[in-house]
Amino acid sequence: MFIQIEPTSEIPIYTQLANQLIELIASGTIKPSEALPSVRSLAADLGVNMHTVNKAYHELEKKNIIEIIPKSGAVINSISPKGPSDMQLDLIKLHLKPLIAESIVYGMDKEQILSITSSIISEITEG
Amino acid sequence: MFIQIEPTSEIPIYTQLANQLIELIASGTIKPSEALPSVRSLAADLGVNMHTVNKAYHELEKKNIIEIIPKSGAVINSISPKGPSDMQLDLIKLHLKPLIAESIVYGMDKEQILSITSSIISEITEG
DNA sequence: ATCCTGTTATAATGACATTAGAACAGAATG
DNA sequence: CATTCTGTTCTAATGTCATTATAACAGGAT
Repeated sequence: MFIQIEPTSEIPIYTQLANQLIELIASGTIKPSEALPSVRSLAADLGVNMHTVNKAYHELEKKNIIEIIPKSGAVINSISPKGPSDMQLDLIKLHLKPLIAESIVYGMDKEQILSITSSIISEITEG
Repeated sequence: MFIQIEPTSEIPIYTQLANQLIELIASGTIKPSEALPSVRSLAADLGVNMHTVNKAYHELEKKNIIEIIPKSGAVINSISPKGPSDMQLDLIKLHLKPLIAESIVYGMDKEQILSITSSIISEITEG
């Protein structure tokens, strides 16, 4: 599993883990219907506690990105062809807005913001 | 001051405050060289502790968005016409990436992501 | 001189993140 | 069928963070 944790980061370990798993799914490195490693094995790999990995998995389940099958394991959900649900879209916008406002305050204009957004998309999907 | 705090949010109060101040600056509602309210008066307005407002102001100072003049008050910095510094840009990208990856996992394509980004920019600058 | 300002210090509280250890029950595998 | 692996649940300790509460200090504004 291609994951790297920064223990000293201000970002919680379980969030780092969830984010990196999301990126791996977005990039196609791991695909829908694939099983994620068990919480115990991944925890051992990363040198963190089992409960921390468990928490990351449950964050992804809340977002409907994976499905946790009790007593069995976690599986990546298929990407909805209908796009995000209203709730998902609202949350994305809620978190996107302050970042965009900050970019504007830094002197970026619409073109620049769309440009770096575009480059990040390429980075994820082609990287 | 046109600020609303949600005490029960999972987002820390000082972050909510900093974010909303950034949006007010981005929208032009409050402008460079204008003074922010004193930490004591704004805290009283919002019904929160002085230290919480103080923390928000120092967050904005770290980002070079305001200047805190010791024993005097806080003033909004001018928007750099040169755009963001490398450090500012890196931080923006760092926080933008997981959101964009999440959007992709939700089934959004490049056009949709650029479209909501664009609409948020309009919302901030024209709202 | 008085009031307002940000600064600093200390302290208490509750919540959160992380780790640890243990026990349970269902699934998978031999 | 027995063993192993799985996620689940519980308790508990630790450290850090967010928030509030006081209080006192010194420079700026009036």
